Amino acid sequence: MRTIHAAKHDERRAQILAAAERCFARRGFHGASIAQICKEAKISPGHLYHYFGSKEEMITAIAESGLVYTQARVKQFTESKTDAVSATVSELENLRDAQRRAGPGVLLDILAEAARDPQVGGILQDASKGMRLLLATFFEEAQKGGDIDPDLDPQMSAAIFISLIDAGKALTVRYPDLDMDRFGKTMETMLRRFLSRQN
Amino acid sequence: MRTIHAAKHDERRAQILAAAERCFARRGFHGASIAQICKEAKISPGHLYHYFGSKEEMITAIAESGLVYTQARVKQFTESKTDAVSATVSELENLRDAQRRAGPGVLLDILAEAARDPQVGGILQDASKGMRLLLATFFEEAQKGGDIDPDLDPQMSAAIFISLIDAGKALTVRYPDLDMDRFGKTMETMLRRFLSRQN
Amino acid sequence: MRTIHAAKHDERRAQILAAAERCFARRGFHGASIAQICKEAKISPGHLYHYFGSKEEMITAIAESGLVYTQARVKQFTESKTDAVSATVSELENLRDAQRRAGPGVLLDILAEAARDPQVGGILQDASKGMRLLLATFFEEAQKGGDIDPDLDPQMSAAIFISLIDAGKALTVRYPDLDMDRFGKTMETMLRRFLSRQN
Amino acid sequence: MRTIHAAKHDERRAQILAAAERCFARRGFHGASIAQICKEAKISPGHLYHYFGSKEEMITAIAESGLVYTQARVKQFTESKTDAVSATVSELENLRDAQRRAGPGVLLDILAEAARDPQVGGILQDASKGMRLLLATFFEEAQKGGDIDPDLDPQMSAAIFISLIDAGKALTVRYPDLDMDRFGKTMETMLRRFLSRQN
DNA sequence: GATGAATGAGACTTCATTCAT
DNA sequence: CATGAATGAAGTCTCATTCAT
Repeated sequence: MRTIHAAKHDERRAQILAAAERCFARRGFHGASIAQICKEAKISPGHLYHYFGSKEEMITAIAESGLVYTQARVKQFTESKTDAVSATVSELENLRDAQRRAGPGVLLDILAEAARDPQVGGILQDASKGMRLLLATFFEEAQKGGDIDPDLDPQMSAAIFISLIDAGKALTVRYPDLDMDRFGKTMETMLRRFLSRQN
Repeated sequence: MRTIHAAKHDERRAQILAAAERCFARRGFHGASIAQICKEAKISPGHLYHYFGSKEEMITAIAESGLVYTQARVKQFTESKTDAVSATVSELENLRDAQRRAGPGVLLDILAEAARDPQVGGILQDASKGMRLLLATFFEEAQKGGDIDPDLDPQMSAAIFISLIDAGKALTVRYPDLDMDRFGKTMETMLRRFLSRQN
Repeated sequence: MRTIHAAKHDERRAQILAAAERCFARRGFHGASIAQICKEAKISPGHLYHYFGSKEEMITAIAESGLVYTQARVKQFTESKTDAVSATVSELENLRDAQRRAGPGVLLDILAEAARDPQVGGILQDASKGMRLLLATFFEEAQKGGDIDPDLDPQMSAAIFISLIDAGKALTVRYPDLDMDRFGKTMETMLRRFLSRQN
Repeated sequence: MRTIHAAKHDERRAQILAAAERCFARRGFHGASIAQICKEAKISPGHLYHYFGSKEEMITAIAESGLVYTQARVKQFTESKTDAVSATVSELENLRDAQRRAGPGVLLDILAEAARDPQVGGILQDASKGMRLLLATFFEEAQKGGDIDPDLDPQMSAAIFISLIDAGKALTVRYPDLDMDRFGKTMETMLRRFLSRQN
């Protein structure tokens, strides 16, 4: 019984968070108001504060959930059985499709906010550290397996890869009409040349 | 006489803009208030509105000037006499130093804002288009000169390069303690392998 | 339950509107400030905007209610069973008393505002059209009944009558010390001669 | 020399006043701003305060000049050589044309403002008193000459006539599409019957 | 759990007016 | 005479948050 209540609570909380994320994506963290979120989530302001103690708390929750999502994708990517470079390419495909579906979303806002809000900054940095660990390990394994160049610095390569995800978001803002297929091919070229064992 | 007035006006306007940029970098476009900007610029709110018709106008002015600055750096880079890859590397050095001096600045906020505000979006896209043109031309020349791989798609390579600038900004937020020297070396490796003529 | 809420809401709204009308009568639509209205209505500015979306909305609401009140009086007047001229005279008495009780009120402000604000203009014109219809019908009936001159143009006579209401308002401003009894007598003379069947 | 200066000064002052009147007609006394008036008069705010000590001073000056204009028309009307009733009718024609040319103008604003601002109120009341004197004398003369009914109260008849001018302004706001010719005929009827010697 | 009334500080902006040149 | 820089209070309205029901 207690559990059922808690589950319902969590579900509602997630719904609110999803509504908030839509608002934040539309207007930014400071541009979106509690009132708008309430309307989007079909909830009263008084009630919303039963689920979140403050707007800041919603922002950090969204930062966390957004980053968890990316982290999950990266994790999945690092567990793929294909060779490293091909996995990278397919991840780029996924990224491209996700962009098309979800619009720019909230990642750029998280990055901007993380640069000034230590709370959000901490969350982002923890998630980033985790992702880098995953990727660096993945690269090291691939180096041992001979898939990618053993001379590369795995830590730094991982950092580059992660920042390329961010850059992908920025790219759709800079060039909304970019031919993503052509771009994907060139990006693939870069990554293949970068990672491949040199001879 | 007219000129002296106009010059003073422009100078004051630039001072206010600089103050506003500091505030925006600290708090974000929507987090920073006119009152804070006024205090930073040592000006009264009434007077500020003699120079800018609205806060939005200040934001777009800052977006423009910030992008002009980056564009100027790219232009300088494309005019360098050294070979393409070396120029790229030195540009990365500059970027790293600029980051260290100026903090994260306002670029991430521009990117986030451009995704929702069509005005800012237009400014960003125009500037991006200009930069891509510069870079693509630069790459084409370098391809003719034999410095870089003639099989590369210059348009897309230029887009990737611009992405790397954004990626650099994101990186400093994700990994504030990153060893930039090690990172620079790996980035240099990636670019050399990407651009070099294949054999 | 729903009804009780809505009723309380409407009641509070009406209270605020009454307070606003007092302020507007004292200072004019643009001279009265939201802060003054809030003080008069004993309400916080934030809360006031739960009841009215803007100051403009309050102005139009007051224009409507003020005109509805006058319209109701005219309606009552046109339904009176006495002969037309006597009804007119008694209406003038009422008007005179209402002036004395309520001060100049807000009608002159509505007229002035209606000349520039299309929203208020529309409200005034709709109400005026309605009143003219009532009066013209009343006059036509009285013409058929032989009470007033059948040669008169009922539409235009109605317009004149409405003008006389406005004229009354203006008069109290121009001549605050006017002997209203003497004035009433002369006005009565004018109306009797105007409306009476000629022989 | 002194005189020439003073004349220029007065002329400029009148120009500014005319510009202010246009602004006030468009936006109302409190809705129009000094900045707008400055733009309309092509003058700087600093300079405007060489001609008028405050906005209030401009309002009273406009009230005065506007009323002087009406007063002059009334004076001219009372000096006409035709019989009283015909003079009244022609005045109504003039009024109608003036309305059409100048729009609603500023009279309704003066009336509304006079109801609360004692300064404007005083000006209006003085002017009204003067006009009433003119008209009452005119009526008395006409009564002696047998043109109009000697039983009428000249003071009150004058008051009625003056308030009909105000009502005319209001009428164009209430009924912008009113057939003025038909209205004029009915008004003429009313005045003729009112003023004519009864038998 | 759920509502929406209520707050008051603070948001952006405009105001009438003064001052230095 | 003339400008426009400069002020700071006050304008309307929105905000995140709390409270009574």
